[in-house]
Amino acid sequence: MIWITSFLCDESQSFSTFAITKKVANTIKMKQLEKTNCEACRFKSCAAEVLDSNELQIMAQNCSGVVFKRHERIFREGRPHSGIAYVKSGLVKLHKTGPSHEQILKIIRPPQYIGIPTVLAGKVNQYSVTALETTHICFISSDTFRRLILLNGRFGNEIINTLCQDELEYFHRSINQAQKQIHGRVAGALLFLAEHIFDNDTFNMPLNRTDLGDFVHARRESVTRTLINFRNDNLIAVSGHTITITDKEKLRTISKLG
Amino acid sequence: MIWITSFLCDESQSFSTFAITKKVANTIKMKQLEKTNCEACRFKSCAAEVLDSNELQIMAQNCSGVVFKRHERIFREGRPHSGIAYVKSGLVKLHKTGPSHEQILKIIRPPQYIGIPTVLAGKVNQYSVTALETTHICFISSDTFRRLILLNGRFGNEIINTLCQDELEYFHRSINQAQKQIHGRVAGALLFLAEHIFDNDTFNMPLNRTDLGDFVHARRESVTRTLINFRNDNLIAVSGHTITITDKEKLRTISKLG
DNA sequence: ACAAAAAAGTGATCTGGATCACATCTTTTC
DNA sequence: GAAAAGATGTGATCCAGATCACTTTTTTGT
Repeated sequence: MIWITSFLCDESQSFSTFAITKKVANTIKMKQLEKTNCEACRFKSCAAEVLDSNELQIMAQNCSGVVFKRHERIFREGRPHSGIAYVKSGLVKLHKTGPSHEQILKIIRPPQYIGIPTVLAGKVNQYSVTALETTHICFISSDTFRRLILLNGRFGNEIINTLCQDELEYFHRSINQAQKQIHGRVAGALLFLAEHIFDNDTFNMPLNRTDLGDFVHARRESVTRTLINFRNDNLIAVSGHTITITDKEKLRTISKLG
Repeated sequence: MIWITSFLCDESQSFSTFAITKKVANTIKMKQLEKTNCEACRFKSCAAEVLDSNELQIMAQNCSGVVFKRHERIFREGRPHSGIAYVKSGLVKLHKTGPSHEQILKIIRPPQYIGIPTVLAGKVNQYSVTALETTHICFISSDTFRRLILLNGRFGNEIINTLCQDELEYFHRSINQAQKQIHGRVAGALLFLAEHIFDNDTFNMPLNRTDLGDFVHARRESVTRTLINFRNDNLIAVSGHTITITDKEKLRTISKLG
């Protein structure tokens, strides 16, 4: 069974719950429902690799692809969840509202499942997820996901691997954000984007200054000043939205020493 | 097969690697090796509940109990890991060294597995774990743990549940630590101890001021001053190491507003 | 029981980065 | 293509909490 699109994307939930603005109505119209063939999928996850033909069939029958454009919400914090999202391609930010402002908890590039913990915590999204560029998502119903975990220990094992990886990253990030000052944190973020997201020292900055601030626990103005310092010291080159890391070693030292 | 104690506890690793100080030698002598009977265990984990008799047998044969006293290390960051630790009773802090000082990432009360991510990340502990009071630990070899995950999907499922729970907690903590100021963070820590660790508004503070600082991202002196403020405002009563929360509502407000 | 070592408390000072209040530059929108 | 909206840059000011340099209290070891 394929879900109908209006169960899948966040905007469509507004459909039943709230008055339909013109914008929302447009968004829904534009969402294409893609039938999935998980077995032949070019973007198969590590976890899906261990599933047998029969299990992939189960997945395919409860899975549906949707395309999101930059700035479109995939999950919205506090709204009923729409299953587990598998990021097939694109780039996504995971964010949550705090007492004084928004915070970016994670930047996720494919292949990666998102929303696994949400499914556990009840019916409501624990955080928002927004596309940073055109992103292909496969939604998998949480029941199916759970069923596959119970059915195939190797699938669960792979999921455990990624959750554990995440946990170690949070520990690392938590310590960095708490004990380094802003230069170190911004340097770390630039290196993270170059090395872990884009695999390239030149990249198109996917976050604006405010977002970058929300990511490194700082305010817009401070990020601006830090970036300008880095540019003046010839650690980076900025041209429009393109950033090039020109002195990686020095940047790494700044990131390390805080 | 039962492991010999000297493979299990952190101190014993010093045995082979470093000169044996009198203190370390004493510690080793005092460690009692407990044969485990997982099937009859009074402290069975949620995950172990789903194992059948045969699987519990496997666990029992690769599992060994050790008692740690307050301040004894269970894991030491950077040292080879000694399997997964199951906290049967007691209380434990999980901590990691940062660029400028130590940080407490988590306070763990039973029942809980610790060290699952470490096992993945190679042979070396990614963080330290220290007993805050007398603590009973069962060490389970990582191979056995993995084997049980592969063997029984329900076991893996339970592990996934706890890992997901943790992830949501980290998100929450990360936002709180970043966006609240010290009064809010200390208030939050006191409520956390009362509500999630001791289930009691009166409790024996298991952390000294420096540790409490490492837990709430603040320095010793600031924690002292905050605690004295709270006492002067009659939100808490302090007598020796015993803390009583006397105005929970006001404390909760402070925690919420930051 | 006493010396030594930790832990806790206290006041004075300093500072990183938040905050405010704008100016400028860029992107949408109609 | 002009006007509105949004993103970025800049200087001035302020303050929470770190840091320092002690004293006092408590715990530990012998």
